[in-house]
Amino acid sequence: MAATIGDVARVAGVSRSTVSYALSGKRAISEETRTRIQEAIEQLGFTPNAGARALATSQTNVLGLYLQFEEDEFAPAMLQYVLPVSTTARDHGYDLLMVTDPDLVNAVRRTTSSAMVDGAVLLDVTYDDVRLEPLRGATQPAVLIGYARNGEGFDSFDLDFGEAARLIVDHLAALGHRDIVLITPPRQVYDRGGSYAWRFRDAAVERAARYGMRLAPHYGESRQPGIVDELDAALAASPDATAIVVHNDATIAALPSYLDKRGIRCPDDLSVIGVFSQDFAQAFSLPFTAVETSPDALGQEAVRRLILRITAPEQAGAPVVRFIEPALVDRGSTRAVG
Amino acid sequence: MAATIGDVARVAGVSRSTVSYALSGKRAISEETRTRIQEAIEQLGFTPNAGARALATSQTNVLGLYLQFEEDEFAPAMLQYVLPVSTTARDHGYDLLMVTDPDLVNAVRRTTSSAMVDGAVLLDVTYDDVRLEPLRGATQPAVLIGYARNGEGFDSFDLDFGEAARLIVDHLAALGHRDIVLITPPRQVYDRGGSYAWRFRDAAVERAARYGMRLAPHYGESRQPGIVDELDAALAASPDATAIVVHNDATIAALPSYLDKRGIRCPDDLSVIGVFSQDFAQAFSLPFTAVETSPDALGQEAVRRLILRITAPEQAGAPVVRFIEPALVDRGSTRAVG
DNA sequence: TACATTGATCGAACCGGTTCGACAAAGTCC
DNA sequence: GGACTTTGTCGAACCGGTTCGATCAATGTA
Repeated sequence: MAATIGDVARVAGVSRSTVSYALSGKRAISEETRTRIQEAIEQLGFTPNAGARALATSQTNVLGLYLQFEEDEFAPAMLQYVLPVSTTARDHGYDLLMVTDPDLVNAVRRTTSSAMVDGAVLLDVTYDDVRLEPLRGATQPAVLIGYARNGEGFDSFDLDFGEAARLIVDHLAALGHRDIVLITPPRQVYDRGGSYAWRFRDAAVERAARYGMRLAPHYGESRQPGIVDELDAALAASPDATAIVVHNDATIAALPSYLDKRGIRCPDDLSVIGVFSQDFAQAFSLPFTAVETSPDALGQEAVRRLILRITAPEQAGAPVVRFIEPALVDRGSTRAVG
Repeated sequence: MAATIGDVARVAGVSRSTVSYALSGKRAISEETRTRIQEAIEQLGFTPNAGARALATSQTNVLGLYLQFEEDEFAPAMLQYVLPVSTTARDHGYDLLMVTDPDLVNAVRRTTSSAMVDGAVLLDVTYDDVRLEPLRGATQPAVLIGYARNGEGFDSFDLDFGEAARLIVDHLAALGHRDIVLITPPRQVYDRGGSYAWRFRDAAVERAARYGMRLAPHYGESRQPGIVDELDAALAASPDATAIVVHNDATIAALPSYLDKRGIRCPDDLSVIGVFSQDFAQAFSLPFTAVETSPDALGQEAVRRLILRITAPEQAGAPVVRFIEPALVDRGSTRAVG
């Protein structure tokens, strides 16, 4: 049906290898035959068969993107990471195989050992990520967007959530807050071992203790009406709290409406500070001061490094664990107290 | 590096073809050799090479998912369609190649004519969709989630947006509303030819006219602060409106907080009715009556049909244009007036 | 003039699967 | 006991690319 390189060769009156070399430029081809080949290609609408090329070169120009859509995760948040990965990959000539199979280990094994992908991008990373085991046996490199304790040997890119927590606590301490509420990711995220959740909370607790502040962490919910109930409970449990720190996408998205409904003015009655990206803030009209999570930068850097490791492993050097520096974006939702 | 079928054959002491037949079951293999082969496979950790298999069978077991993330689209809304497509594909043994290249025509041509995919799923369909042209020349079947005027020859699955509009207008008319505001998708969606936008608005206008109702359509925005400004303007332009119909994901997501802020009580001061899915309602805590958009059903049906067309084209029969019946989910945000 | 060098091309082998036809051994039938 | 079918296996060809080594003419050099 579709034209093959043999068809092109016949029409152009040359051998198959000549067509191949004309296409790849790996050997000199005379100007004249090159144009004849080009004409034949256009006339036949020839496109190299991806399977055949993959077989011959052991390269697919496809990256695997491994993620899960968990019930308790806020899907729109995940999307922020998919986007930059997708566009960065494309910019480098790679397509993206999106793997959402709930059987994580099998999905990784299947796609890597069948050589469907040249490299793996892992989202939704946990402290003890089961996907790393099959990836160690794989011939393809992998990069984590997130951090895993068993991630030695892999490049990792993540926000420095510990530093993010310290930044926030410092900020509130400087404003005189002594009693603050922390809404964390849902309990299930901790149960799964979502490392960003632990790292943020532990650092926040530690830092607040150093200041002698009261900091009350509460698991947030990912769905209504749980979100509202949880907020009610958290605030009721800390009646004198002057600030709330929200490290939970679903909760922060619901917060403006919640505050309105409860008649809580921000920042007059309550200082609010979150952890989310500029894009997320725009999509959900969030007027809150926050630590920027920079999904674009993370996704882009991660994919760049992965592709470097695929194409020039000697240049890539030792695996890198990069925690990008968080920055506080002041949108005026916190104010001094006392 | 990785084990090949030849390695398995050698270890099991049989020929390559025997291994292949043992795997596919296409010819009888004695129980004894079958187990010997199975042992060899496990011992070597053999997985068939996807490229080689694709080359031999002209099948990749990969579906292409073609979508764009437009600035003016509300990304979380798009995700609702990606999810069911992904899981349905996986349930049938297909992986998903996510193609977000802004050069639509080229992306389709490249992935289909190189035989990377066995079929195509189109999202973000427009009235005159440029992707259909290259798909007509392709050997792979395609399915649209959405509706295109130039879509003859392809299976299409979409909500019946015309009927959705009529359902809504009828509902409001029955409650005695005579003056209503309609927030439509952003202007850019119309400019691109997003057919759902036209179909909904035209039907709404037509139906309202039949009742002699006043219906004032306004283009919604996809980002703040445009959303709020536009709502202000729309309501100011219809000071006597008793109901608002929102066919715009970004606007409806921002609406609860907007109403609170403006002190508008729903449904006492204003009846609200939207067009969104159950999932979306949950994710954004939307308390509004709405026409259900059923992205799960659409995605699932579309992928099922595509796979049928791939595996048993004779059974699939003539192309189908299926508009699924909308249903009104009453969440109590509308009430009788007059 | 003889000889190495370079440029352009070709043929063959190879990547790792699948599938067709052939064939030997065993089983069935009269 | 011979003819015929069935069962189980093998070898070879093929899918459509890439790449290595060889060939041969043209060019440069001693």
